[in-house]
Amino acid sequence: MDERERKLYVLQAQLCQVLADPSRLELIHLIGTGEQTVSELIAVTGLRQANVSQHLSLLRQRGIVATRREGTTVSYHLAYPEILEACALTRRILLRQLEAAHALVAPVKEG
Amino acid sequence: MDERERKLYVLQAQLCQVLADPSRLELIHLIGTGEQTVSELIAVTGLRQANVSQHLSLLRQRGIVATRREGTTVSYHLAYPEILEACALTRRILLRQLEAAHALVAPVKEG
DNA sequence: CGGTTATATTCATATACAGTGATATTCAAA
DNA sequence: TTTGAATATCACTGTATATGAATATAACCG
Repeated sequence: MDERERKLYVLQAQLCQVLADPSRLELIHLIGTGEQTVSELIAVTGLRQANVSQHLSLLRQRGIVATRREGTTVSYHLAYPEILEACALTRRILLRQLEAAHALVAPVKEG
Repeated sequence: MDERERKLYVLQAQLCQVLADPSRLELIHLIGTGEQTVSELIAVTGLRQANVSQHLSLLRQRGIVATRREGTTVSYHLAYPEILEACALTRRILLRQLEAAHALVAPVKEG
């Protein structure tokens, strides 16, 4: 494997790392349903303000979300919608795994 | 968000966590090309034996790979091929991001 | 059985990261 | 220009996790 390939694996791992946190997954999902202000995200998730802000900061750094300022409030939207596909796919894989394991059998639905 | 939904996010995050390491991504990719012995994986990746074994151990625990023993050698294969789709998708997203950022412009190809 | 190869595990250490409280910034309104 | 609301950042702590070295297990062979 050449150097470039290795770097790509590192970057890909970093991208996956962003999705490797339940709070961020929820934030991405919420933002994916439409532009959200930070206040809304705090209210809906029930997470602390600093916590939400830090997660959003990471999502910004990684270019997954973008912001729009309106007065004192900041709204977040997805920088590109493909990230939702990745979330949906991992969710689907997870549900298949759970079904296969006969865990959480009854009410499994691909939300 | 109800309790079940929260648990699913945690599990989904755990699944993504598995993909959040460059060595594991490479191992998954290699195993995805066909059953591989541990020795082969060590040789191709150039990683230490213990390191490879530990990554494989995690992949086993998470149900992503399965093993087949033949004498002293152990071969690994993917437990379900869908995981390759997830890897391919995150890779695709990454490459689009890189293109958009005009980084690594010239030889980008979706390997 | 002893020796050898293949793989797994344990232990220690270093690093990364999530969460929290406190503080800083930004903007608008008075 | 002070006040207050919204958001961001900082400093710290605990916890997880990657890695390497050493050791353990497992299977085969003599």
